[in-house]
Amino acid sequence: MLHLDLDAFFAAVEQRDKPSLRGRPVVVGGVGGRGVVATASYEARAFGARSAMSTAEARRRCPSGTAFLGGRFAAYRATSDVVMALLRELSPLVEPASLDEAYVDLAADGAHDLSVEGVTEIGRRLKARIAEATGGVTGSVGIGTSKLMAKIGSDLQKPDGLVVVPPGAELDVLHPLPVTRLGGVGPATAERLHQIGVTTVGELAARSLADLVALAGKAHGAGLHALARAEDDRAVVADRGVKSVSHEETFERDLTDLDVLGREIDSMAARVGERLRTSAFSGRTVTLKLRRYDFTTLTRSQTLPQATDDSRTIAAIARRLLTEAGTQGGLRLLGVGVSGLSVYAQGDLFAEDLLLPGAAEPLPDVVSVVDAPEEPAPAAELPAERRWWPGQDVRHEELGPGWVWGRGLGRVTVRFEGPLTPPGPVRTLAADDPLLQAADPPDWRTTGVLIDPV
DNA sequence: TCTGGGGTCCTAGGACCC
DNA sequence: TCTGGGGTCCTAGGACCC
Repeated sequence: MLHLDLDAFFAAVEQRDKPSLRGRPVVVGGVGGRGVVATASYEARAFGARSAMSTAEARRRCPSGTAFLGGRFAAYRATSDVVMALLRELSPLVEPASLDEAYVDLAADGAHDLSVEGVTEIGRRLKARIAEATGGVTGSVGIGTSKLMAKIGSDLQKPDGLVVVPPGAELDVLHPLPVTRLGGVGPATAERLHQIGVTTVGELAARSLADLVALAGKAHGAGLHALARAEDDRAVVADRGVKSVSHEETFERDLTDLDVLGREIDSMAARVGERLRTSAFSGRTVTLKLRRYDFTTLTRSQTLPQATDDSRTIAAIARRLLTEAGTQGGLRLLGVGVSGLSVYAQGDLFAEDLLLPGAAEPLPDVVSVVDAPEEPAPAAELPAERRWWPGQDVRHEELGPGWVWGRGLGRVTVRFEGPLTPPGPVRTLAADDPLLQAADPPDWRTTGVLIDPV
């Protein structure tokens, strides 16, 4: 089993595409007042910035000149796709765990020499190919006899690591580690284990199955009991089906007004419905998530008699659930989700229906019971400077491609450079400059500036 | 300037059915 | 006339992962 974990992935893609940020601290995540860090580059980690930390805290810790960027998920996706394709050349059994992580079953097709020397060479070549194909993004590789050991291995020598755990060495590697290194042991479980005197995997392995089930529940307890003994027969599953589709948003300020919140629901439902339709899914259960001013979080859901992918239906149900839940004290977050998914099935009996416009129209008996608005409201028109966000790809008709460094006071600051250029110059422009446009991510294999801005 | 956004899995109680 | 047992579905919440 091989596990790959790309190093500080989002930040690495930013440093690849933005030459002026190479070697400098970069933090990717929410850039608003309530944002949190998704990824900190190793330079930023040296100052104490960490994933899941509030961006405000990361700003306090990092020196001025640190780049705080919103995410460019299309760019991360494109690079991730390149890496996953390389993994699929190794084996048909590849399980992406996220954009930057995947498991590979090297034994799937008998094509590899699985000796320690053999898999070490596979890991070495893979890392080199990834760096070459991605324009320098590095990854850490772990290889072992199970998913557990492969994942543990990839974590042991970050960044740019390669660790092979030979068969038979599992417990020697595992038992000295803190229990928090096991997948599934988060803060709550770690605290409970600590209270019974368990901090290392070795100490966990000394506990009985009955003790662990009493502590963590049936499934989780049995899982801990097995993992502590390096007993792990989990298979690599190449295609885990999607179970739900959702969209949520934390507001810059708590919101109370039902009309305002209703429009937020409409736009979130529109996104969810669109994603369902493009993936040809529909779902029966609509869930509204809300987080109050005091961070208490709750969900309310309703299951329909038939599956829907219609934004107005989703919105109408979510709006009613919100009315029932109330907005007292203000809400900091709303989310809209659909689960209980099935492949859209209305056309099954008459397959040609799928080709007809309107085949995916909402089911009349569902729509009739709800107070559906005509159209989900489009996002409100933003003031000029709000169109820009730090890290965003842009193109200026005269100055060429670049990216947004900052914004404010009706102006936007852009650095004009691309993945293949030297660090480029900075210009401050009017936020409503008609020559400045949002752009697609640059291609790291081909993109420089087309017009010399100097 | 406390605490994102996308998910998965598990548990538990009540309704309901046979 | 002292009240089963198993199974499924729905709802809600919580832990966890990246």
